[in-house]
Amino acid sequence: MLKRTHNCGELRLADVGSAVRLCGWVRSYRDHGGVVFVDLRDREGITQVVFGVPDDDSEAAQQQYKLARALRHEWVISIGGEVGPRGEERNNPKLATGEIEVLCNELVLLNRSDAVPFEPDEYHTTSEENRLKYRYLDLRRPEMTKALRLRHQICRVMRNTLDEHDFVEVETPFLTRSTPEGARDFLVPSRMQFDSFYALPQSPQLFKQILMVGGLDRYYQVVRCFRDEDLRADRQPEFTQLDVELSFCSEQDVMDITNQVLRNICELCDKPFPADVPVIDYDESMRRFGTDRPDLRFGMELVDISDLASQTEFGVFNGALGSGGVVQCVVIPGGAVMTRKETDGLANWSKEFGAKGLANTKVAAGKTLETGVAKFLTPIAEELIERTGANEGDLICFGADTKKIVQRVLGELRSKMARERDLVPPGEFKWVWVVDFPLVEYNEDMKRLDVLHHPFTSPNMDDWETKQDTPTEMKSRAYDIVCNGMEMGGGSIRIHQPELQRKVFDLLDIGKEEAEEKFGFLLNALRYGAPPHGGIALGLDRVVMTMIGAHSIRDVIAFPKTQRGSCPLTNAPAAVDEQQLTDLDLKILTPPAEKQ
RNA sequence: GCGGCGGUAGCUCAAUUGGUUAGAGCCCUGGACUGUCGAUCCAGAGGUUGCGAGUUCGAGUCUCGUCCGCCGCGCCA
Repeated sequence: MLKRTHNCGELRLADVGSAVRLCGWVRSYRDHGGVVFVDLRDREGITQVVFGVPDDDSEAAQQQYKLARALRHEWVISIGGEVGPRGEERNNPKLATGEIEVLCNELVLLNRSDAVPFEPDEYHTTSEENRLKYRYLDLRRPEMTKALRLRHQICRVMRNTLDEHDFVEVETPFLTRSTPEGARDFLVPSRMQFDSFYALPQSPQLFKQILMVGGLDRYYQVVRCFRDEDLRADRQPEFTQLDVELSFCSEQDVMDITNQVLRNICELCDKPFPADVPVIDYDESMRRFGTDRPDLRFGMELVDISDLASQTEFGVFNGALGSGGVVQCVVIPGGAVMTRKETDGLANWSKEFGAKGLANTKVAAGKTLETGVAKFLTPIAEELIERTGANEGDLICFGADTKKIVQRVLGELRSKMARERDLVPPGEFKWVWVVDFPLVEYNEDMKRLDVLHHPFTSPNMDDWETKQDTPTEMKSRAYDIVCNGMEMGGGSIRIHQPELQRKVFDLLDIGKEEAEEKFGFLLNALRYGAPPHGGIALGLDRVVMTMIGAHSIRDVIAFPKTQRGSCPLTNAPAAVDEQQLTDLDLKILTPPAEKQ
């Protein structure tokens, strides 16, 4: 194998005259009969290679030119030749190497390629399914190569930053035990103990806490996590976290080190990162944005008008208020241009989030309201416009329901409208910490309290001591880092005293026996001198997505799964041999035909 | 589990109200061409319209079912 002297992205005018050897894939070819051009691609770029009619009549030279004319898309070749200038009128400004070309004097065919289902260049697109099925072709696209290489660099920055702060990377088990609550576990049957199962970790949460008890002091890990839940554009069944845990720390210590990691990542990616990341508490975020992951790139905040609404004769408003609900609104700048069909569509869309509908009105000239529910709003029109700051040409959308539903719907509406109506300033990155989450919330369906973060999160101790009778008012010591409306990570100060942990389990109605059975090992560990500790986990996939502006998490993962959790490349998941089932003492109960 | 959108040549798409032999570009094959750069020109090959029923004289088109993909809801402590 003849060694490359250069890659396909680095030759410049200064190299003219050099003898070089390049290897790569035929991205395109242009056969003019007497001269053949090949654009040769590797991960670094594209270089034009020129094959001219050979001067000598030797068999070898003729054969080589014949081969050059036979080259097709994605064939793999090695070429030797001399770098030549293209000359001003022949430069290709689209290529970094566009001022030179390599005049080939030796061509070696390393491999042929079948006709490709799609050409991996910027001009051709194909279905998501095809991209995954032929992922090796898709990965040759510069965009994908770039994404994976940036992901690598981001990982390196994470490791370097934490290494500089004396963190130790420790691996934790993938084969572990199933723990209750949280997401559904992926199970792995045990052969040696045929009636038992391992579970793949949803996160290394318990192990990293035990590492703190073990005196590691500062731990991190770039680690795969597994959750068997349905997929979304930003969710895969296996995803990667930067998992971090520190001993003897406060919230501020965790936030400081996280900010440092993110700052270095943003510097790498040439994106801004603020000297001071804003911090808002959960209640404020819910009140102003209707969500715990606010997008601060635009305004359109929620405005409560319950007091004004009660002065109207509008049944929808009064009905909501009468049953203890609220009336709030969001102003959509320029939204008055929306048609009746479009606003009806919004009302229908709002039902996905539990709303009964979405009243609206338009702000017309002279600060008057028109269309929609305008006729009900006459008595409050002036003050409504004043309070919301709405302008002529805006659309005001109202939510009237329980506070929870109204915040949810208007929060979603705010994001949707900003996105769809181009109200998001391009190129902005708005980071924000959301803190003081409630410790628990009441689960209406199950008639019990559920944790917001996880059951090892420390309560705010003042609240814990004073609000035992109203647990939903207690705050926890949890925090989330959010960028542009996407949750990038979250963590908390943990409980390090076994007595408190036990009491929190009690609050969650996790019985003594169950706690002992499922979390006994953690409770035991806490009894042997567990230091105060806390940490965070950042979603690597989402950080990379944000940095490159990807719309799908699949675009930053080399081999992702489809929405139904299958892999078109390998056809996983797949049936296994009968013998494998026998070894595990497993039996498929539903015959394949009935599953459909 | 539910809702929305989609599935026609290897790829991207078209096909009037349900009406003749389902077309075009790219790719591929053969040919022409000494400066292209998403080369161009000529010719050719290439189809179970995702799959299965139904309605009809006639279905790519209408109906039902089903599979797959994408987006969302539920779910994701």
